[in-house]
Amino acid sequence: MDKLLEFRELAFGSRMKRLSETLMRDVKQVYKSLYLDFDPTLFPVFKTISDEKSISTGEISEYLQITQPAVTQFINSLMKRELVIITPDINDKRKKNISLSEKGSALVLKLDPIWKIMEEELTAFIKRPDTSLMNHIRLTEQNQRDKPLYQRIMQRIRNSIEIIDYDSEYAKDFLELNLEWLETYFYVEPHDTEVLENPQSYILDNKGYIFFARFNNEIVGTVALINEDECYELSKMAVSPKYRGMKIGQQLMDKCIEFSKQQGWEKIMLYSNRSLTPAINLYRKVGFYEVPVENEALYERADIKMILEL
Amino acid sequence: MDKLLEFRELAFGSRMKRLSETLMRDVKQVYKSLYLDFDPTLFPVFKTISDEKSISTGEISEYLQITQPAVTQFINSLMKRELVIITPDINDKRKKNISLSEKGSALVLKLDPIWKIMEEELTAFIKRPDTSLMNHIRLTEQNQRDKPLYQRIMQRIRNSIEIIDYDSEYAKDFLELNLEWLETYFYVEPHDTEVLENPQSYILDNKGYIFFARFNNEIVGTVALINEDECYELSKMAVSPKYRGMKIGQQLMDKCIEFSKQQGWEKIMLYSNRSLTPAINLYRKVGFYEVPVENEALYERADIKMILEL
DNA sequence: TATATTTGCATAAGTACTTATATAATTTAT
DNA sequence: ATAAATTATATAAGTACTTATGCAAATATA
Repeated sequence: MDKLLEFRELAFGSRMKRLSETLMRDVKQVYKSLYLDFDPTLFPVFKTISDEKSISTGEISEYLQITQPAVTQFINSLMKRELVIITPDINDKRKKNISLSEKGSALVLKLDPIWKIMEEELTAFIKRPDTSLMNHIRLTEQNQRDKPLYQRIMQRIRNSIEIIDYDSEYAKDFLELNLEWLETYFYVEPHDTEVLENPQSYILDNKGYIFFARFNNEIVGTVALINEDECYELSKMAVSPKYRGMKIGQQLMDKCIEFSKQQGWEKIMLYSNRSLTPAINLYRKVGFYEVPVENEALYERADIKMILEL
Repeated sequence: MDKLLEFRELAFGSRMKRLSETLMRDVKQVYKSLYLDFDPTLFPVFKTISDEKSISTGEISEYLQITQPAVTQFINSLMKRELVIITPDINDKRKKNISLSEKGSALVLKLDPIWKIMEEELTAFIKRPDTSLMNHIRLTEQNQRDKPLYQRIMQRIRNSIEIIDYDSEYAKDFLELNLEWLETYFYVEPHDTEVLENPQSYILDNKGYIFFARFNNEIVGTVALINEDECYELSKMAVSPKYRGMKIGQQLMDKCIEFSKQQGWEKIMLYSNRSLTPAINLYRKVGFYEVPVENEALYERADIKMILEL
């Protein structure tokens, strides 16, 4: 029973690791059976030294795309087996040039035919009628270089957030998301509860708009555009703390700007608080600039006013 | 510059490991970006517990084909994150049943959509027009189960040993291999040198035969069939100590038996020494049985005589 | 020409496993 | 019923790397 099979692509990393370890173990066993004091993990470094005659630690690291400490450790291991010799560079005293010892050269001669056989066998082992597993890995590495998996996943996660219009069934989410935000950063003022519990009368009936961010059938963020004398006010923006990192605030903001432009408005404004640095940064990033705040602001927490010209 | 590419199939294990580590790192980064206290290495164990509701350490180990200490360590890690709870089994006090804690169940709910997206993205990432890398790995794992790589390589190494007839250009090898063997196990008697230096007159001209084992254009072993009054004597068998583990002695022996049968001989015999246990074992294995040794044996070291009926 | 920065390598500690071994509970054999 | 073997898990140490950091030599900058 191998449950790892069931997990399919998600266990891909584990599966690959396991397969590579299995094959490494088998190759190790081959060396052991032939009474050769060698190890498959040493192969890349050893073979590189053999091919290049004389090469420095840093160069090996660059060649093999493994870290420099790893190379140092491999060289120590090769030194312990007396397979390589180290000669300090004449021009650069920091540098160490590694080359094969006599024992190392003798071992290469012995290993060469074995390597040849192993390569043939491995080629057959990983071959499929259509292509080789090695080729497949190479193409996958290319994918990674073109656009790392991390970026692909994050983009897809962000793309799967939908921005949707107000619906009364989300009234509860509107209230809860905002209350949670207020309780975390400030405290709930009487006027807050009044507005948040009655979005229909306070916002929508007054030609305002409310949007929601939905992820996986869950409401994870909200924002409102409220009709004020001067212009529309971007307000009531709240994102579920459970879904940080998904750039939900950014997407809600993008939606508001796009919507406002469609409506033909000249500008929108917002009130915020200077202590909310990440939020202020986002506002500035999309083009909001600071203007003096009036004296008779509706909420105590509002100590900054910003305007975006569309 | 990536020299690992040049090594092709030989660096296959390293390449796979590197790719799986790269992908693991990317997935780790995704969790981090989403502020999720989770790690891709925990996935197989965590998901198994989630799927099975309640499961013991040993069962997880069997399911995932990872060692039991690894499972114990993963569970410790999950316990530290308070994602699982451990309940001792009622019937078997050694057993520990692992199940998700409330926090763990909540995390599964949060992770499920992320996993879904990751799986889709990974599927696309490793897909080729012809097949998926995952499928390719699966088929390679099947190869390993059918016949492990170790056996394939060893068999090929053994198959690449050729048994060839005597040629005067190998006279030196015949001498050296035998001298080396004698010096290691006994000492060189005067008659030895005389025979080994003149195989033509002492063996071949007297209707004897000499065979060599060749590997990678190097003579790695030898054996002779010497015409004696009673019957042919298998003698002068020597294998290069550098090539132990390749079953060269076995192959030389097989050749001699096959050849003797072809010649229509009724039996062959050999002299040896009781201290050479591996050799004696080989002789017995192929069917030689012990007979009393004559008093006037040619060599001091001969304290056992064996016969094989063909 | 002194100082700051960079480079080449070493060392230390961490990670995700492994193998080897220990311990207690259970099952099997006598 | 007791001893011996087996099973379930834990612990310790090793491996093949990694990241983080340190140090000395070389190079760039003021």
